[in-house]
Amino acid sequence: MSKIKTSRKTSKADTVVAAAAVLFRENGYRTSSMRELAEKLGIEAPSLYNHIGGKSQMLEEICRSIAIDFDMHISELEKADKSPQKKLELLIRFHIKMMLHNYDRMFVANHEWRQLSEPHLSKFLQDRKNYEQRMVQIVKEGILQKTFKSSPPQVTVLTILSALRGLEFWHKYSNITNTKKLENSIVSQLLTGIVA
Amino acid sequence: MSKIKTSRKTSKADTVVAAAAVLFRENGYRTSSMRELAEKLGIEAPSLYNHIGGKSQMLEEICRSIAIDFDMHISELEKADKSPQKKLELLIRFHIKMMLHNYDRMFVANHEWRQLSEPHLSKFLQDRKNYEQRMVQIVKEGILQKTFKSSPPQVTVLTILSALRGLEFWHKYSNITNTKKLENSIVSQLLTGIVA
DNA sequence: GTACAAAACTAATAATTGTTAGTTTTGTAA
DNA sequence: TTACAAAACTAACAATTATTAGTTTTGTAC
Repeated sequence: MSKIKTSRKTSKADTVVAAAAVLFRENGYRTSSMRELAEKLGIEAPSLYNHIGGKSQMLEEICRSIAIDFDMHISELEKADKSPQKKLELLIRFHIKMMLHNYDRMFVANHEWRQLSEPHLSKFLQDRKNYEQRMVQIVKEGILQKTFKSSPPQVTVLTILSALRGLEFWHKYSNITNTKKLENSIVSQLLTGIVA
Repeated sequence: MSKIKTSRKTSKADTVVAAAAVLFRENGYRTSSMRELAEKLGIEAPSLYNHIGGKSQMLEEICRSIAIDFDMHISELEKADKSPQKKLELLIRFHIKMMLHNYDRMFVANHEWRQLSEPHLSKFLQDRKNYEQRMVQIVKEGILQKTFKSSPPQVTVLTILSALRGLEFWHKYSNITNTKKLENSIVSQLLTGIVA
């Protein structure tokens, strides 16, 4: 019945948005055209509107879905009975996993969130700030119980998050390199530094 | 004679490109229009072409100038008689200073280089890869003389560069926070980690 | 004041954009 | 086979884009 292929669990809208994520990553949101997206799916541009609400709505969905994933993960973590260092380690490992397994959506959310229109832009930034603050809280606990050095926790968190955002560059190596080893190297570097 | 204000040492073209850097940072390259840029300068869009070659040429100049600054700095550093750890520290401090004092151009170069057309895109990526490799060389020396832990140097370097790229977020705090303290915190975190 | 060039202007163009309207094809259930 | 809805199509629009051509204004040196 349709030119758009779907698997068991995904709707056609999901398939279109997934293709959009790839395109937005490759070309950027603003530079990508609905005609390009349609061509990738083997249909004409206006046909897209049978499945999705519009270009901006797709970006919103991509960014929102990523925000939800991270929110759910840190909520679980907060409930767990683990040391601050272990929590931070698990957060870092989750970021790495997300980058490896949801590369396109992660990339788009990281780079193109500025193109969101209100109120979605404010919501996204608010969620992000909230996530950072919950991470800061974990670092503060670690400092209190002397497992972390006494540095400004905000600086600590933003530096770690910055480093993790750059993991994009590692995606291309994810096939050849042992990803577990890569993960361990990064965790070690971020927690205990590089000086012997 | 002209609506465009210039200071002693800068040409009118420089003034236009500087304004473009601000605009590109605020709105993104693709989203920024020549009409917006002209309005910021108090002239009409076509008048811009009396001073600059075009929109893409401005992006090229911004990215190229940043690449040159970093190339010059690391070239000087390589000649200096300093330990690998001191060299790495100075590199990190230079990144921070560049981010604080050349915020707009740095931001644009970091975010919009994908919008470069060939051959400028290839040249930019080549320069970047070259810079990374020279940084890897410094880390390798540090590992050889046992001042750095024995980790994959490529991972080490890319993680540091990723963290430094995120310094954008710190720019807004640069007025209120003691920048020297901020610099020291980041250097310490990247070199010796956060675990006590 | 006259000549010259820098730098602004107006008008227009050709291309591309996201999106809508209206219509036809296609698959499925009765 | 008939009826219905999902999903494709064609045609078109209104807006915006970077840029060019040609012209006028403006400041400066003689």
